Amino acid sequence: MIHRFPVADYDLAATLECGQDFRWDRRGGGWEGVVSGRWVRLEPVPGGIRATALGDCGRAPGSDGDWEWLTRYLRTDEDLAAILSTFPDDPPLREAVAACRGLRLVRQDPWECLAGFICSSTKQIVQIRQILRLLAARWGKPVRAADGSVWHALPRAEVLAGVSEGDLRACKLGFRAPYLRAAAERVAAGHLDLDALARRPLPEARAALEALPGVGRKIADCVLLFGLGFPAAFPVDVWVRRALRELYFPRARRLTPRRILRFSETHFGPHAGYAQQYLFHYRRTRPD
DNA sequence: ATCCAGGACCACT
DNA sequence: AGTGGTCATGGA
Repeated sequence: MIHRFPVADYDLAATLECGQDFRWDRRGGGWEGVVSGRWVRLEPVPGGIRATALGDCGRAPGSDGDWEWLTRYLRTDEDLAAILSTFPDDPPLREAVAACRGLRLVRQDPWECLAGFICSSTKQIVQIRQILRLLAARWGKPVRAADGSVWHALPRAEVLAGVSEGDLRACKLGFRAPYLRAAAERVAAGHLDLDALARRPLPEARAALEALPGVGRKIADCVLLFGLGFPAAFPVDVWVRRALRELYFPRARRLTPRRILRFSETHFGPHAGYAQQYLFHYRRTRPD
């Protein structure tokens, strides 16, 4: 089952490898992964993206099929130029946008996003990917790919809620193991309804996420931005802090967390999260 | 070896 | 409010 998404200004490589979703594998000229429980391969083609999936993507025989699940993930219907036009017109952002043209945000499954970023604290991206691979291989639902190989979805909260902390530690989670387990328990028990959070005001949704052990402002904002669709969420990690310091406060003697926070909330506009991802990717892919 | 990684949390100031 | 130590683990 193949579908072509006509979309301009969409850099698949930057989008899938910029550290927002840790679950894509580069194979040849494309990327393969599991979205909404389906294996899918994405390839850049002139004027858009070609997607190959398997199984019942089509509702009616002979139709183009229902690819809404992938449209939602890729956000191909989003007007990138309109978003970029809301950015403040300053040299750092102009430079970052020019360097990362076509970088997009995707919309991840909220639970997968939360689980992924709980695993992310003080880990390098390669290690986060390894942790998630181990979790998926051990407890995730198997998914068949076009070549017959078996992939694995990330395990749902209901599954991880029944896994012991020791077994999680065996997947190299370290001190994050009890955090992931606690989050899985609360989501599985219905005490935390992630989908419902997407319809709440930003501060309320953020507070609900921060109530989870092991989830502070940064991880909460990652989930708000990458999983729940809050465009103003602005995760500040070491790379973004570095970028802000170097690009906006080059000669500040000391930059307090409070000041960084206030700047991030006031300077970047309604799509601050998008600006954040450009700054993050720009700073991270550029050697010192 | 030493430092650091898409942090959070706790104990002190 | 701001700083420092601690928590696992492995890459560079």
